[in-house]
Amino acid sequence: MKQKPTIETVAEKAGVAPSTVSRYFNGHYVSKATKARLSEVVAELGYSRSWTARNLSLGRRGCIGVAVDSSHDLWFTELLVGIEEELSTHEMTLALNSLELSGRYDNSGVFRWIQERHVDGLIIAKSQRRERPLLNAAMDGRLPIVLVAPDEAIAHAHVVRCDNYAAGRAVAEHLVALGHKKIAFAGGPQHSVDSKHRLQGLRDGLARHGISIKSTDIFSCGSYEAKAGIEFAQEFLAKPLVTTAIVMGNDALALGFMRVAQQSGIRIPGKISISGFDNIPEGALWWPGLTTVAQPMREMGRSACRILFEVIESQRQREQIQDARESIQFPMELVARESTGRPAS
Amino acid sequence: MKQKPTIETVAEKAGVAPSTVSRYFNGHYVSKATKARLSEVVAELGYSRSWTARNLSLGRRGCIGVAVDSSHDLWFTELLVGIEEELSTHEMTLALNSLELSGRYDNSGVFRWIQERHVDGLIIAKSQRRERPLLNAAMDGRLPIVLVAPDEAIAHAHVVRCDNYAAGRAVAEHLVALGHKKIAFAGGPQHSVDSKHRLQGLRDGLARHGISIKSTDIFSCGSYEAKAGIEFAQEFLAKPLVTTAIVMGNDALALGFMRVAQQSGIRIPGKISISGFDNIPEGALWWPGLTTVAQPMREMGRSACRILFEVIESQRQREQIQDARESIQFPMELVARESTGRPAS
DNA sequence: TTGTATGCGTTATCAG
DNA sequence: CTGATAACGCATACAA
Repeated sequence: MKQKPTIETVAEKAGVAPSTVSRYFNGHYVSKATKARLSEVVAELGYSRSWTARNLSLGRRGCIGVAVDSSHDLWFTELLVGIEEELSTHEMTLALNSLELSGRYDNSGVFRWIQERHVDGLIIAKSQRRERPLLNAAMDGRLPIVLVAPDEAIAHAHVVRCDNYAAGRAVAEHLVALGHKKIAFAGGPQHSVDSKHRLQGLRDGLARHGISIKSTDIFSCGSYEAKAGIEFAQEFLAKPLVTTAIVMGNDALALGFMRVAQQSGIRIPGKISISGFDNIPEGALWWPGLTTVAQPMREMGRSACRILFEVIESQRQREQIQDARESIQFPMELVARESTGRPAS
Repeated sequence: MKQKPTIETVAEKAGVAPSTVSRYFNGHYVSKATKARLSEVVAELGYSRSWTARNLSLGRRGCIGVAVDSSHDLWFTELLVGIEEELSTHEMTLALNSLELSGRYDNSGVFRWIQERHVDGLIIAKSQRRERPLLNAAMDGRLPIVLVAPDEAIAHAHVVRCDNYAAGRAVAEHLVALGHKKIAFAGGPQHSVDSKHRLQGLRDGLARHGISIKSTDIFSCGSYEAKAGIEFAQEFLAKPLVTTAIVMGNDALALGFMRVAQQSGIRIPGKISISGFDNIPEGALWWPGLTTVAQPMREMGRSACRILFEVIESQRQREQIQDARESIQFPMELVARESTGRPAS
């Protein structure tokens, strides 16, 4: 039918030059009169600028990428919301890419994003060791990148993380206050830095009260997924209980554990108290509600997005390398629910 | 440092014209010799085409949009995976936009997508009545659009949906087989077409066995969220139980109901059997596991994506309006778990 | 304050 | 099979 109007169409109809229209849209100097005239014409034509042309001209993509371990992760929806909230301010699109699609890990998609500079910047959630190649590629390509809650020690990268150590201590205080003395811990993957810090915080917190965790009461589930929590619980609960509370490496594991406990008719928290980390929405829905330490995931998403924009901007400004890596740490907050209680005396 | 190589850089270094390089990349006729030469140069330079320029030239956006009610919906992750899987085949980016960000409904983002033709096509998940303006805008702008599991009657639109009626009947058969005779139903929003169909299927299925649901045993929770299920359950369970089974409008509602039941010490399924619809992952994790009817969400995502591409393609080909609206319906499959059992005699 | 000219990196339409 | 050349729609430096 009628072709989509271009900046030229508008210019003609308003009797000005295309560049004036451009200036109008970019908020540059335009006389009040023509400004009014243009606003009229634009409304009349229903004109809007072409993102593609704009991006080409500006030498950017107008799009940031978010790579997430697996959309299955109950964790990431909140993060996404935070990112979207922040994004809605800027003129940027959110492009999504899962690292683990049909059960198999495949980073080739994100890899191409980096190499083809398909995005102006990248946010990687919960990066692990296996994401290293991606980080390196981004560094090489000087693609701005922000890591959210990386589960490994990262230097030279912008990072938004939580204070896992403090979180561990918070759990310690909570359990001690309830009267627990024999406590177990079951972390995620063997080399998870998060689990390590959480455990360390837990131990230090307990130590202040003269309580220690026996090394035989420390386990790792091999992954952070609920399934791993189930498998662990099946083994753990088959043996006689020697602890009155167990701290799981994250909420998914804790829910898996709770499921098995309930299935086995083990009362929670009567027989054993359970706690997790993260505060995924499901924890509040279950009965008993899962005691956990909340990560402000939405805030973290916003923050990550904001930092990413800063980096992108600063890179545009001066062509020099930006080496002042920013690292921001959020506090975690204990959320006490019904899955923890006084131990049976 | 070194500027990003353009198609011209490659052409120069290979001693050919830019257009030849373009042809090379698009798989058009290029002599074997120059083909080899180019492949060499490209590898050497690490060249890759600019998406932005490409899209501008092709007159497309290279990006499809996915609008989802709320990323909180436990439903949509699977859908997303399906879409991503299909997308990875084509050279398209997935742009995300939540209709409900900070608790408030706000379709302005997607609206702009449509009006500015920010995307080449749109997938809307679980559209309700309130999405009507979006649909109309898309129609007006002739923007290809596919609806996934819309909760209202939609004509003149491409739709991927489930057979909710059959799902209701499947539940009926299941409950009857277990020996239930007194059954309640609690749907989602008042005007939900999904709930209506599910209920109708349930009733017809039961009728075949001479069982009917009393109108006083039919409720609606006002929404499809777990919270609504909780509130409903609190009222429902406060009264003496006259039914041995309750069919909830979806899984989220069912889980909310189960939570309250467990909290109140009501045995499931001993005292009451519970079932839902959708088969969200959480249903399998809970104990007792939630009996439900599975929607093949991933498949639906793939399908929606495929259809969308077809429409986009056919629209490019001939400039005429494409009015043969495609509607594809997937079967739902009963997943029997522990939340349903024989009624106490 | 506004108009002119040029560039952004590809693709497509022609000739050759 | 290949090489010029003109779009694609906008932004910006420069001149007026």
